[in-house]
Amino acid sequence: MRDVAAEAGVSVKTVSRVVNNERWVSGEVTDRVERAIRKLGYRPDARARAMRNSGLAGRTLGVVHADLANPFFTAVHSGIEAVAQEAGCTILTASSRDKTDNQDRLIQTFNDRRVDGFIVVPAVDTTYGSSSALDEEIERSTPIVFIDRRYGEQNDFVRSDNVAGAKMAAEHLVAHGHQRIAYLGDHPNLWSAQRRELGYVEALGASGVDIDERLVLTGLYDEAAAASAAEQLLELDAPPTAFFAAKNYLAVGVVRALHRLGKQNDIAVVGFDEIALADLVVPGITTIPQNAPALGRIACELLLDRLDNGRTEPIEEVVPVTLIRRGSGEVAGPFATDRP
Amino acid sequence: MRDVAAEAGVSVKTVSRVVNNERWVSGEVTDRVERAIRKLGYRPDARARAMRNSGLAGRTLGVVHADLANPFFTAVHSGIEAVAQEAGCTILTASSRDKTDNQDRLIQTFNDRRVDGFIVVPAVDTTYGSSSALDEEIERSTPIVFIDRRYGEQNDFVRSDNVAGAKMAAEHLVAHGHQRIAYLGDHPNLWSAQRRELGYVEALGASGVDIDERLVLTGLYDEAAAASAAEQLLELDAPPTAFFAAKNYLAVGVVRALHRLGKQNDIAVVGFDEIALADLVVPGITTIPQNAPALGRIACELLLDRLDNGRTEPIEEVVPVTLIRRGSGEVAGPFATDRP
DNA sequence: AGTATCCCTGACAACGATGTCAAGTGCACT
DNA sequence: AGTGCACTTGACATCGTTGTCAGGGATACT
Repeated sequence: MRDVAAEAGVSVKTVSRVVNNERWVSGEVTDRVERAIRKLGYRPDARARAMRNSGLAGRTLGVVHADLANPFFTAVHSGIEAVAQEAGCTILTASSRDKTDNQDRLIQTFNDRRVDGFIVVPAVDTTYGSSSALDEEIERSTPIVFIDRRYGEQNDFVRSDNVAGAKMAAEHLVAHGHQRIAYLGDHPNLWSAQRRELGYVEALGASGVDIDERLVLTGLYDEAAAASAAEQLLELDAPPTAFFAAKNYLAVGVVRALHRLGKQNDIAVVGFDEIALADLVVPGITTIPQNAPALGRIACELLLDRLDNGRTEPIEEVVPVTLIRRGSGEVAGPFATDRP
Repeated sequence: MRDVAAEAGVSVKTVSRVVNNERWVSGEVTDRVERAIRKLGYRPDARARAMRNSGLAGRTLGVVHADLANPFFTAVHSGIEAVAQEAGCTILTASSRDKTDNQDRLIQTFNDRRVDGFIVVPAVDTTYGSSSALDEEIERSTPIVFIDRRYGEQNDFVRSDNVAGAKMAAEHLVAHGHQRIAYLGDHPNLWSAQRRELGYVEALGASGVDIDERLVLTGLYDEAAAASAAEQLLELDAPPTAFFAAKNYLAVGVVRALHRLGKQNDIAVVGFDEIALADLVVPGITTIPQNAPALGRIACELLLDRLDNGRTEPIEEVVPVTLIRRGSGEVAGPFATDRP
């Protein structure tokens, strides 16, 4: 910047004025400075810039995902990125791999970089117990938006309609003649998992179907866990005739188990979340996809709203879900009527 | 920091010394300062820190992906992230969505943030033509590592063994009795796509199989393009009996087309890249997965090597690939012998 | 002529940290 | 007592930028 000033024969402050399009700079000087800038290939240092005025220079947002390897979160991220790029924000992204330790360290790191706000999908073990780092940020009222998993009651929160989605799944299976419907869920303390289980319970209750506790398994994290859980359930004296798998990986695990056992056409499956190639498997996998990009987009918009408009009262946004029939959810159960 | 100094009754410089574990600070003062730091919850500003000494404070790396929505790049990213976190680096990530414009803007943005180095998967239209932003970085010898797509000859470059992988695919299909093997490829100017086509051509040549130019289609970017290309090829008078799809999305498109036509058990398919649920489709999709996390890991290590050890001569790292049989690649062709 | 107003510019301090240098303690050695 | 060395601390300049304020020239008003 000094070099530019020297080249143009003006002071550094004037260069700053030209760069920032401030008023009251004569056209001739502006020209000289702009020529000098181009000649020397000068670009302002966003860090130094941000040190003085925390607003005008592009904002920086910190995004902490639970697990970026999961395509659901990748899709969420694309929504965030779209809005952030549109608004000229830089985003720092990282994945906690569902460990509160990692998550808290990342928040610290982002804080050292003085991000203007956070978008967080709390790690699975953060949703019970708690995170000192998150508590601290909330305490000092850093703008922060949560996605998918609730953290506290007074914070911005963007989520899918988990209860409604789970109800749709359970009702769909009941309508296709199933009464013994197994529920496979993620960690029981995970907020979204609780909501899905609640939807399952409510829907079955409303349909007058008794719930067999032995068919409700939670604490399942990955494909392998879901697959072996499914296999065990199918060995019961009164095995389930249908599965509701409340997360993408779990549905894949169930389907894989059914294929191993050759029962994919006898047992029904509905999975929460979208699954790639779900339509190519035979039978196709019936799913309840979330509108993941919308979750990300809305979260980013809420954050920018806090940042730009100084909003402080918390907002909760709910995105609807729908069920997509592909075959696995339409396998007829023992109580099926002709036309479900 | 000033507050901490006041609280501890020392100068700011002494606080700095404590924070940085410099020698020659008395134990008593260290204690006082550390207590003050904890009491006030002080954390040093990484940006201000980086302004003076470009090294000691955590480095910042800029990662520009071509398309983060593609699971291949997501997997690459997890490798980068693992190494970067290990080394205490922060990474700025963004996706160019395969547009040079976006890519160049991102590089500018990262530059404004004064990142210490770049990891780049050049946008597809950067690999011909060129990118002024990339050229400029190379010109001023910014540390930079390319992944998957070559950019220039004198830069670090990490890639899979595309030629060998494509040869494996073609030879595998020939060994299963196929002679009319279609090649579906990405943009013809994309480096990795060229290499895969080369492998295909060489393998067929070595096997004494004539190449029918009508079976070689390139410039296909997504599933839909590959699906309709496959359908058109199958309407030829002499249709292909096998497909080599040189990218994950293209293989999915072909498989989808075959399923629509009910020919999935008659026409063989081998796909480059891994595909989720490839084993659950019937027949399973034979693929040549890349070791994506390794690509990311190595790239990040190379970058850190440039940064820490000041290496300047370019290194090219090649990661091997293997073929995984799942069924679709083993569909017998018209010239099949008993035991391929 | 005096002065109020607009317009343009630059000197200087600040942001939050570290590098440099000099000064101040002790202590052991000549 | 004087010198040298090891240790400990702080004042100050610096990184690259912007906010504040003051100053100067032109123009238009009393």
